[in-house]
Amino acid sequence: MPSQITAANHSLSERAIWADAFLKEEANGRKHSSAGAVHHFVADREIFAEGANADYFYKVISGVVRTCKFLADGRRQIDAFHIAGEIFGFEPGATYRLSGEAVSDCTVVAYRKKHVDLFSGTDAMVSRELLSFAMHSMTRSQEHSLLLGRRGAAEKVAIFLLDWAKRSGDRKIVNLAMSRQDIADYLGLTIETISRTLSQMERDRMIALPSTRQVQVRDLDALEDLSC
Amino acid sequence: MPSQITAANHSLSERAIWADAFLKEEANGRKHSSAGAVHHFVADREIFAEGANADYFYKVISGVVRTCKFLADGRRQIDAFHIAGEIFGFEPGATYRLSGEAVSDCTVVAYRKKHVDLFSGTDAMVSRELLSFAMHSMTRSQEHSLLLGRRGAAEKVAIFLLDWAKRSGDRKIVNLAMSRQDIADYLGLTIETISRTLSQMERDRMIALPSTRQVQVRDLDALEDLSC
DNA sequence: CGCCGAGTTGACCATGTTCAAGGTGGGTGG
DNA sequence: CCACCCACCTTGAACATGGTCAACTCGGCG
Repeated sequence: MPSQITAANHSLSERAIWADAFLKEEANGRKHSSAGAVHHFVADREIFAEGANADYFYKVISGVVRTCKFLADGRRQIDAFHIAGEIFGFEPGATYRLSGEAVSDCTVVAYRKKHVDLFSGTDAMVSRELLSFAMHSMTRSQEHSLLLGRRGAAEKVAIFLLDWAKRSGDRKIVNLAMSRQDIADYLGLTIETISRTLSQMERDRMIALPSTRQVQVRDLDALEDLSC
Repeated sequence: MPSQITAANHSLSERAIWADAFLKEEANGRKHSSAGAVHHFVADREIFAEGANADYFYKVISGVVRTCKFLADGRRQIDAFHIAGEIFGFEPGATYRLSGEAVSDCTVVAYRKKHVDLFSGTDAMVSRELLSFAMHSMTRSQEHSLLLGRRGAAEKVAIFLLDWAKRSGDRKIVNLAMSRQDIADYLGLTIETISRTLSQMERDRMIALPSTRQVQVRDLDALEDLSC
C-alpha cells in the first residue's frame, strides 16, 4: 500500500471537506441542504453497485476511485479512475450502470441527487459544475475509446503513464495507486502484458521501476513518441 | 449508395427543418436568434475538421454523421455515429477534438455556440437539452469503451448489429448507412475481420445478408447471447 | 461489356493471451 | 528481530485470435 500517498491525502482531506466549494447551500442558509455527507472507504471497498438505485452521486476528496463493469464471464472493464475533486456516479437514469469502488483508502462526499434541482435557476452554479462535469466526463470517455481502439500494448501503457504523470503533477515520478490488474482492466489487456511492457520499457531506458507502484519517467520524448 | 434511405430522409428533412424543436428563439421573437442554419452534405463530405475552431455545434436532421479521429500513421478511430435528432460537435473547449463527416448524404442544423448562453436562465430549455445531450453522450462513450475493451470480434459485431437494430426501430431488417471500413474503425477491427465475422454469422443462421448494406436478424437470442 | 471500387475469402504471420512456474517484498507472528 | 507467508508481480513457452497481404468476386455504372 502507498502509505505516503494515503497519509498526504488525509491531511489534505480535512481541509478539503470544509473548503469544499461544490454546493454552497450551507453558506446560503437553505432549508434542504444538498451539501453532502463525508464517507471513508478502505481500499477495494464498494461505494455503490451496478444496478442499484442512483440516489447519490459523489465527489472524491482524497484517494482514488474506479468505476467499472463486470461481465458475465468475470471479465472486468474499468471505465475510469477518479482523483480528488472529480465527480463520479452521476447518472442520467435511475440506477448506476457501473460500480464504484475504492482503489486506495479514500474519502468522498455523497450528494443526494433529488436535492439538486438542476434547472431551478438559483442552482445555476450547480448546473454549471454538473454540465462541466458531464462534458469533461464525455471527453475523458472519448479519449478512452480512442485508447482502446486500434492501439498496441506499448502505446496504451505509454499513454496511461503520461496521463498519470500529468495528473500527479510530478513529471518525473508517478505513484500508481492501482494494481497491475486495475491497469490491465482499464487498458483492455492482461496483467502479464502490462508487466512485460513495463519491463521492456525499463530495458529500453524509457522508465525505471524503483518499486512496483512507482514509475520514474526517464525519457519523456520516447514515451510521447509511442503515444503518437 | 443507399438511395432509398436518402430519398426517405429528404422528405422527412423538409418537415424536420421547420418543426425543429431544439432552439425555439424564432417563436419567441428574440433579437440574436440562435436558431441554426440548415446545411446539406453529400456522403463523405467533411462537416468540421479536428483542430478547427469549434464555433458551431450541430444537430442531425436526416442521414448519418460520424465523428472520428485520425492517428499519425493513418489509422482512424470512429468515436460515434449520429442519427436524426442527435447533437454532435459540441465541445467543452475552443476547438474540435474530432472531425465530423457525413456518412450518407445528410442534412444538419448548425448553431452558433456563442449565441447559446448556457446559464442565462431564460435559456433553461437549452441548458436542459445540452445537459441531457452531454449525459447521453457520456453514457454512449462509456458503453463504447466497454465495447472496445476485452471483447472478441463476434461479440463486438453482435453488439453493433443489436445497437442498430434498436436504433432503426425495425428489429428484423437493419439498413447500414456505413461501409465495412466505417464499422471496422468504430469497433477497432479490420474490414476483413468484419467481413469474416458477418459471413460466419450468416453460416450460423444468426443473420442473413440480402445485400452488403442490409442485415436481416434471424436469431435475436443468439446475437444477444454473444453480446453477453 | 468491361471497368472499378467495395466486399469476400484464404494463407500466413504478429501480437497478445493463456497456462504454468518462479520471484519479491511488505506484514505478521513466533 | 527474523523467518515465514501470501498476495502480487514477473517471466517463459505454447497457443489463439485477429491482422496483413494477396487473389478473387460481386454489383453498379458508364
